[in-house]
Amino acid sequence: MAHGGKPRPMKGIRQLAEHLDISIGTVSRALNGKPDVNEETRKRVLAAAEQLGYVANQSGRSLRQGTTNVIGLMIQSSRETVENSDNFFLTVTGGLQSVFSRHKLDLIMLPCPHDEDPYEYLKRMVARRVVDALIISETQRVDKRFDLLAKAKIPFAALGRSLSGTQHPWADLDFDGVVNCAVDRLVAHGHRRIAVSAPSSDINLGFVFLEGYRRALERHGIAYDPALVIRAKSSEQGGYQVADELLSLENQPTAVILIYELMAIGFYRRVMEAGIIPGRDIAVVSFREAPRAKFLQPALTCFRTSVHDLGVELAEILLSSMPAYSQEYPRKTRQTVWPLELIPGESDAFQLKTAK
Amino acid sequence: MAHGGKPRPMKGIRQLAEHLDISIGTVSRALNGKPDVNEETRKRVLAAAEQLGYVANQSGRSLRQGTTNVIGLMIQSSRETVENSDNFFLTVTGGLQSVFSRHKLDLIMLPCPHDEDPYEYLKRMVARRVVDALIISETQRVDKRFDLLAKAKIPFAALGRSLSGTQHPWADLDFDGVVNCAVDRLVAHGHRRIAVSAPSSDINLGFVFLEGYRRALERHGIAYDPALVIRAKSSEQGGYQVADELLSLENQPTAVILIYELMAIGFYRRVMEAGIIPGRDIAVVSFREAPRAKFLQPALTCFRTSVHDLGVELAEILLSSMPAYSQEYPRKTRQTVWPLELIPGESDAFQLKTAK
DNA sequence: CATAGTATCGTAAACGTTTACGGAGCGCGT
DNA sequence: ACGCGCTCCGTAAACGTTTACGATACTATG
Repeated sequence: MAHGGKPRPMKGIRQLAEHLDISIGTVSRALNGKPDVNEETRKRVLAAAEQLGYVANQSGRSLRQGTTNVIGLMIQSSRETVENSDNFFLTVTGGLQSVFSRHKLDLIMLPCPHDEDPYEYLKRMVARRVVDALIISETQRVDKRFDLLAKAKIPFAALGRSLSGTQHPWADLDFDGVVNCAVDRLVAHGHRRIAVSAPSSDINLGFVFLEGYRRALERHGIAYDPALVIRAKSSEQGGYQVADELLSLENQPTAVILIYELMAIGFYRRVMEAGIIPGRDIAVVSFREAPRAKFLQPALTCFRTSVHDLGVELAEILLSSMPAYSQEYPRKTRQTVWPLELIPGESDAFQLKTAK
Repeated sequence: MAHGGKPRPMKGIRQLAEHLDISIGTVSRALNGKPDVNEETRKRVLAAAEQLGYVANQSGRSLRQGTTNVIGLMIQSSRETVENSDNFFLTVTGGLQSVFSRHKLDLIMLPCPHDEDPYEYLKRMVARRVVDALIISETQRVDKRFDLLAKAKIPFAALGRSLSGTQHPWADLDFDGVVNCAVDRLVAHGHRRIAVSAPSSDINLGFVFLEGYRRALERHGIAYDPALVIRAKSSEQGGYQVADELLSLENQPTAVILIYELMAIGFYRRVMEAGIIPGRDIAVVSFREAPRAKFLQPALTCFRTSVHDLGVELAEILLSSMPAYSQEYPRKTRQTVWPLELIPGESDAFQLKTAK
């Protein structure tokens, strides 16, 4: 195009309309795919918009139609979380986006500052009306945020199950099934004294995990021994500490289930300092398979899942609860327990000699 | 307060004004701390706003004053990035927020979808005017985004240095200084054949790193051997691959510098499979100390820095380039090379026998 | 030809906020 | 009494967009 039209930064839809000698309303309809506009003029409008680099001002649009086309993912970057969350959030974000982008929805991450109360932060974000819907993560055993969002009538889903009475959409990893599988496998290898590392049971994950552990033991007729349940952070340091405490026990376990794969690094280090070889003298099983698991020595047996696909699921759950999209994502149930798959390693690949 | 005023969700500033029998303009001024309003009425307004839970609608405000009070941190969650970034971004986010929150600025993270061109994504975000300023990360050797942001006249800073001609604010880890320090240390321990893992030199980091490596060798009068430079991903898998390629060399190195701490896990595994013990037969030094480094076996020697404080620095750099804040953050230079500190481990704690 | 229907477009009113402008009241000095 | 400055507040116009409504021209139908 040799004539006129320098592609300078557009000011607004008004300039675009003037440039086309079309009314501002028609331009808007053309851009938004409304039916009552000539296909011919629509083409012209789209071409001009592309050429002049016009993109609708989000504030104006949101103000008018009360919607932002943005979905927020709130994360609490607490100190502990930061150390553990690893790339979990970034990966799940990819899954979320792969769904949202089909509907021209943008995802933004809302990191709650360390020094701000998550509840207050969320309240602020909701009141500002900067997102159409929300995904909240790291749900607590009792979490005021559920009520807040329900009262504000803003659609939301949780990454992490809820055990409270309120019924809202969530998706979560199947820690219950996984701990069952782990115990079964260890018992089949001859183990009877199986230790676990557990996070705080304030958080839903911890509660579910411990309950599953209890029931699994019960199923095999193994007595529950509180001494074998070690509270520790889900970090390398935490794994080191777990090993440390277990080593100080009189009646030591022959197997351990770690709740987070990073812990294995510290655990390995500590027991090997005591001359105990994982995968020979003690069995180790863990969750949340990460690329590093198979490079540890011995390779760590753990449970894999596609965190990306979990994000996809969560996105669909959320959309199914939003009026504007619910008919596209019909659902019977809005709570999903996400399965994991066992990846055998070397860390538990031995049969316990039933000497004792 | 026993009478009236049910704390229902506010509709807007108009309702708040009616409830107070004050004009809407005065209410706005009171809330925004404008000078020409009676201290008495300001108190009343603030109290009522608090009680009724009024928070200004962001869209309306942005539309009027052309500013959003939001700063965006764009991250590219490419496949490779996700695997490597670890909690880097979340940690730096904490540092950014600790500064921004003092100015009532909110930080949101803008994750560019895998399947979208980062340039196009950024263009979209800029055009939508949803942020006042931007921080971009993972800058490429040549990165069109600089020009885009400059032309759009939107303040920005980069997490990662720029080697292009344009002068814009950035902060970056001192990979140059760090590789020098690593080489010095290894040479002092008697090493002459020092291998490195290098990322692609498209990315600035890779380029800086390799240049530093070259100069350090030169300073010690050691010839540069291309065979000792292994391109690999910054992951466990990449570390494994580095070891694999080095083992196949005729003239094997006695030391290796890994660019990312995760790689050590795969590296350890591979060399130990060949009967080579890190910290005894080969020295290993790495960057980006993570909590796991000291739990590896042997504990990894690597370089630590406070990523949080890097975020603080970057935030101040950005604010200093924003007209509204620049007098609060006066600066001579807007480019910062962020230092790292050596944390000695066991992985290079031996003196090379100069037999050969 | 008259009428109804359809396709396309222009007009103007919202959305919630900020802010320039002016006005009212008051004190004070001349 | 008058004017001036100051403090405080109300009015109304913007910001950029969407959309309900009506207007116009044209087509089909009687």
